[in-house]
Amino acid sequence: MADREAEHLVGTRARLVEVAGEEFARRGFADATVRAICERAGVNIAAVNYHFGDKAGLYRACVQSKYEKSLAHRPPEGGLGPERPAEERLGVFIATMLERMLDSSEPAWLARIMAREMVQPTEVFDEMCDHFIRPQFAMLRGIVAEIIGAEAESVTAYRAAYSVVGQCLFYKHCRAVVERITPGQGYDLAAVAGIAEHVTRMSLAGLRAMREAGADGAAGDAWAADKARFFSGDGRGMS
Amino acid sequence: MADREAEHLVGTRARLVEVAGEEFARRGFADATVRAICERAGVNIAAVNYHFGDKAGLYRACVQSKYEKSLAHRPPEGGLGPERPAEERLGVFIATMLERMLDSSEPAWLARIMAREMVQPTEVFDEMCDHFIRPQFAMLRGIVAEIIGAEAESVTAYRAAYSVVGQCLFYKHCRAVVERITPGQGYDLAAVAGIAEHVTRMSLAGLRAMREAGADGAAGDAWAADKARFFSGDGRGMS
Amino acid sequence: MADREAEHLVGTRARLVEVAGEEFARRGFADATVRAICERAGVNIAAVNYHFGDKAGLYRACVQSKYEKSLAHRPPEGGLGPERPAEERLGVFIATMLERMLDSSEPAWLARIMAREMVQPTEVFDEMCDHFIRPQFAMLRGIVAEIIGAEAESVTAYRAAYSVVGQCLFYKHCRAVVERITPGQGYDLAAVAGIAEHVTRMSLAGLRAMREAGADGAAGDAWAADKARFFSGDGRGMS
Amino acid sequence: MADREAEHLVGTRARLVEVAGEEFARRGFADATVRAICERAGVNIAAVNYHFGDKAGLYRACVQSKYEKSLAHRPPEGGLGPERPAEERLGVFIATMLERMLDSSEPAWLARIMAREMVQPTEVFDEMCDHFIRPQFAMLRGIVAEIIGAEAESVTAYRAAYSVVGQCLFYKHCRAVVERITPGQGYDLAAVAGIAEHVTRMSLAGLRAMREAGADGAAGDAWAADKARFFSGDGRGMS
DNA sequence: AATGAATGAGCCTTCATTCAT
DNA sequence: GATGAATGAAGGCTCATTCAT
Repeated sequence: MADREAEHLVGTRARLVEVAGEEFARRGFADATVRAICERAGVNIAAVNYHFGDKAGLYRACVQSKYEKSLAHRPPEGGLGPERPAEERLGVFIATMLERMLDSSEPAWLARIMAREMVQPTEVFDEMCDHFIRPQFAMLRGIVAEIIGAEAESVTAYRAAYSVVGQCLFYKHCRAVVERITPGQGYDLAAVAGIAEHVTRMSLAGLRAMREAGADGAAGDAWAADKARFFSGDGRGMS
Repeated sequence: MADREAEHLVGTRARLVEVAGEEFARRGFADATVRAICERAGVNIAAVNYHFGDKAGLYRACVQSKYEKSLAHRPPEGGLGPERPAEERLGVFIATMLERMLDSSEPAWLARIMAREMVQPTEVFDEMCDHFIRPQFAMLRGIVAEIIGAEAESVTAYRAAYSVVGQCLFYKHCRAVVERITPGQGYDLAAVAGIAEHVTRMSLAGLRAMREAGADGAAGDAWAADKARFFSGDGRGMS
Repeated sequence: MADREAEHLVGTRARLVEVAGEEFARRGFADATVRAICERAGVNIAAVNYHFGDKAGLYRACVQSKYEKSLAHRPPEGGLGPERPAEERLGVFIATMLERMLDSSEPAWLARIMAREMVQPTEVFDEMCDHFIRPQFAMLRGIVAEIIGAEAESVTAYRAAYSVVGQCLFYKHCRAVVERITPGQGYDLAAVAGIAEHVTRMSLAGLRAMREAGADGAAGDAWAADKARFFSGDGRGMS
Repeated sequence: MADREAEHLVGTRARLVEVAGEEFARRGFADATVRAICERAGVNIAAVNYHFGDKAGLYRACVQSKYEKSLAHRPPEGGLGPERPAEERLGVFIATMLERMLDSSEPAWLARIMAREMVQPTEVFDEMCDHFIRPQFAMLRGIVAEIIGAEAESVTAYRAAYSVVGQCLFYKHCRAVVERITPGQGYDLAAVAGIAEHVTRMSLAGLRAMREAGADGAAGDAWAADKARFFSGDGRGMS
């Protein structure tokens, strides 16, 4: 175990990525300093330039080298094949997502970095979207569309997927709020499981209700206009 | 005289607060510079320290002087008294919340600042929670508890409220993702209304299903342990 | 006297320009350090940024604020009106130029900076050419053209002017050589006067010979082609 | 074997010298970076210290290994023996000098490096003077002394030689000025020949006039004092 | 003979802050 | 109440150099 860690952490490069990731997650890109990272990693400050070009390069390397690991370690479908019922796949998807974000036994700073990227995207965010977020989102959209009985590309499917993800993300993004409203609560394995069960129940009920209501069609004129706008994008809105 | 100045944003202090708010929202506390703020406000750079002590004082003043206005302008219940059915009040609450966050006709930077505070809370966040978030959250919890038929202080009520808010917040916090997954879509009034309708439908269905399932009770042993942990707070979890 | 100096050297700005000019002249732009300049000037290192934006701004300010003084202090014609004979005006021009470059009683670093700009021009060099060099050169060309009896825009006039300036500049640019070939010789007032007399004698003889030879015309075919090339600029040549 | 390598520029050492010379000529000693040189030469960055000790050693090797070649390739007298008339030998000397400096068909960076050494001499400059400049200068002084009819060690001979060299050097050192005053003009073979003809004519006329005037003698008291100072060196003058 | 990794000194710049006026 | 000038700390980055291999 220690050996495996040693394998990962020998060499300036690896140590730098490890420490920098934590530092970027805790302080953000602007507030994290190259000096502090190098000191904590026990390497010379010029190593950043040598191995990564500059601070941004180190940041990029942090994100890229880790989010693949996160996916590999916890595949979104949790090993479930597409032949399983959509309801079951939804439950696994939600549980996996929450575990990846909240479980403290795993380097959780990738999720924190992503939360920061949401608020203030940098150049790496596009890549994160393409390689990490979009595929998972497409998978989720397929699941919810199947439950609703709608097209995967329908407005309803998009928004339903957003609703599922939004419920999960709340615990990550608004952790500070949760800690203040129900103070002292940590996110251990059991707590995460409880959250997963709640979100799954809530979402399934909502999705089933949508199927009965007939998805887009039954919503009347407002929905039709809504749909047109959704996919065309008129560019209006707040800056 | 002083009142008139404050209202019209003439005077160093008021101009500073106005410009700084926008700048903090756009760049974040660390990246916003005192110099840029003072230049845009047309005041001397020493004015910040004179009026607010330091940069953090200016930030504090920005947040405090504005979030009350936001609440006053759009009360969460939208003027609906407690005698109206909970379902209706929920719809109004959701719509109001989304409008406050997404509508471009209102200085939206308070919401952006709050999103940043979520990721990296500063000292003002506690106050924001106490005066701004917690009361609204209590109100929402009351509404959902009524729909579910549970106690307002039950785990289920808390989590259900989180689920409602999470669905709304997603459009704010993950705006960058939404823009990349469905590019070109803006948040005009109609779009916000559409989102509100969706979130309300989805939430109502979920809440009603919870009532039928019997809330906490039916969930068995796992839920009981979950509840105990929820309110005790064992302190474990990630730092 | 000390008062006059005090007038010039009070204030961070003035002290900075003074010291920086000397430092840039001695070490060159790249080798001169902002730290050393500020230390010698007794000001904080951030003063450069405040007053001049950056190191290049300080350099620009040094050059611009001084070459006008140099011209004002020693006008190229030395006060001689155009009604005086061209031969006399040539002698004054040469003497003034040499004094400006070599006399040690005057801040000579402008000439050193210019010598560096010749070898490796920076962005300020264009301005130096336009405001400082080109006008003087045009004046000299007028003088020599009058002596030769040719057009001021003729190839011969250009090259004759180059020859005059080249003889003077040698003592500046190749000072290191002169010091090694005839070591120990300084450039005091008498030495400069001697040089001026020599250059004037040599140049006058050369120019008069050109008049007798009939300037461009008598030089045959080679000169005609030469002239065409001179003013057209075929762009060939070494990089 | 080693000879073949040196001739063909294979081998780390030779490639390094070649590339470094160009880089030093283009950017100057301070601005040229070891890293860039090694990259362009395709060798490891540590090779500089291994083969030359340090950056200065590489620079020294560049200059020393090349200026002998330049002389060998274009002997200053152009093969003319001392039996030819001094006027002819002067013309050949001037033409050869200009070609060596300006002709683009020859690696011109030695001249650029020398121009830099003039402005800011390093330790190699003394050697360049002794082996390269002084002998040529002595030869030129002999030629002009013969034309003037004075001693080769007379003040007049020195200054006359300076005047000849100064006229040539102008085109090299002040290339940047020439390019701005008569833009577009390149230094191809024909242009260089034209310049050589001009400088020769101008110089010859000046020198002949000096002979007629009786050189030093006729200049009166001022010249006597001048001469004393010239060879004694009072040490005064700018630092 | 040669290499890739690592080092430490030092540079320019930026920032929030304070000082006299 | 307000200003322009000045400060000091710190940040990112670059460079020549050296260390093991």
